[in-house]
Amino acid sequence: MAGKGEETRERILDRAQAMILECGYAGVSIDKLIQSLGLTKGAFFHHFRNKNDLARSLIRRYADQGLELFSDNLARAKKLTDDPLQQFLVLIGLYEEIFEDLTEPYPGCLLASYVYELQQFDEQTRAIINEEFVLSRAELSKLIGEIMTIHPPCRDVDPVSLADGFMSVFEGAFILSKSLDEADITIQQLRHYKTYIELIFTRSDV
Amino acid sequence: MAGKGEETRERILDRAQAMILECGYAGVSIDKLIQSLGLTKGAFFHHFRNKNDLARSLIRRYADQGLELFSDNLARAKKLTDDPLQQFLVLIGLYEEIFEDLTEPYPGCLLASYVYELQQFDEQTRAIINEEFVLSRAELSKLIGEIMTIHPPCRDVDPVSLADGFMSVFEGAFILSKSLDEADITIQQLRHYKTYIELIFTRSDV
DNA sequence: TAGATTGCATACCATTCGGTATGTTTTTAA
DNA sequence: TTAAAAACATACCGAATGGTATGCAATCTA
Repeated sequence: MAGKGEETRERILDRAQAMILECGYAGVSIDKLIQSLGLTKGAFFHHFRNKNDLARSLIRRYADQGLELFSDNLARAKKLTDDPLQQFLVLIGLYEEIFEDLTEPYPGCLLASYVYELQQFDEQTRAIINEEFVLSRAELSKLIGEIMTIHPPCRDVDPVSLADGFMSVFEGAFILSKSLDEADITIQQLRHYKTYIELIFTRSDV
Repeated sequence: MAGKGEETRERILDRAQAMILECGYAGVSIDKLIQSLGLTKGAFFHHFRNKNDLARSLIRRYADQGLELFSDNLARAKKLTDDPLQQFLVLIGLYEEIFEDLTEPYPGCLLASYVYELQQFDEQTRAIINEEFVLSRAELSKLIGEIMTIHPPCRDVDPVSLADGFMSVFEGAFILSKSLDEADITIQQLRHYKTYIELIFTRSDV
């Protein structure tokens, strides 16, 4: 069984994440958080030592979910085709699917939210953020490296910056999507990225 | 003459922007801000009605500077060549130049910082953010539209999402740059975007 | 040069903040 | 069934917060 305590803890994390993506970490007080959940301080401090503990648990969960989603999508892509290039294109398509059904803008990336108030967090929390990007970059650039050995790119590109480009698409699109209040920006930018990958690796002239 | 008051006001704005990009708007208290400047509350509240007034003045200044930089760069590009495609490529190159000399990561985009705590700000402040993206998008998509009439793209792309892509590159790259503490990510992503534009508009096959 | 305005400092205030101490109820396990 | 541990609630605290009221010296203006 999940346990009622664990359920409450998850409820706190969910609500905290939603509120942080709208008001920022420093902008979400523990009072406001628990009030919006109908809880009290006793409940909060039973599940978290302090506010920084909440921040760390939250970004840990978000980073783990992100890496898990990536692994799942990559595994699915690898089952569908053997060619690394097609694997990557399928992988991008799988991410597109996630954002296809959204009618409202994606609430945002918690990592990005933290990055824009980095000094609010302790070293451990900052390390989690860094780690997530480093791991994603490593896995992605490895795949792109495989692509390059089979499909010579028509321009001189390095796999690491191309991997960064994939993550950058999300981060950039989320910000535009939030400020312009348009849900489909993320998909459009993902499609552009996919087109770019295609153009780079499917023609060896120019 | 600039006036001593206006000079102090600018000092406050400069320091506030730097601190907000590191701690977020809610994370920067007026006390910390004025203390880091060696000023007092009297000084702050002489120049700003309240904290929200600071926020509005700050984003107004940042947005104006951004649009001005864009206009300047576009004007320079238009003087250098008559072809809209080349104008855009030169424009991107001019932005590259700005980030070429940076040894540390760009401190970040104030608009993005605000976007991740949007609910902290009043309607007027949020409107400025929206306006900046809308205006940039309009100017850019207009130029890209001109490109498309002369250079038929090899893929079916729309100018608005391509314009969004340009802004998105900055926003995404800044986040990666800050979290990974690497200064050259922005340039690399700008180069990728430029390559994408080249590939889209210089090949009419596939 | 008198008066008014600007530019800033000092002192203070009500509220909110993160956090603690101490309960009380509910659930779990022997 | 009962003890204990978990899951919450209540009440409180010092510090930090945004903001105000007031004072005063410098500067500008008539």
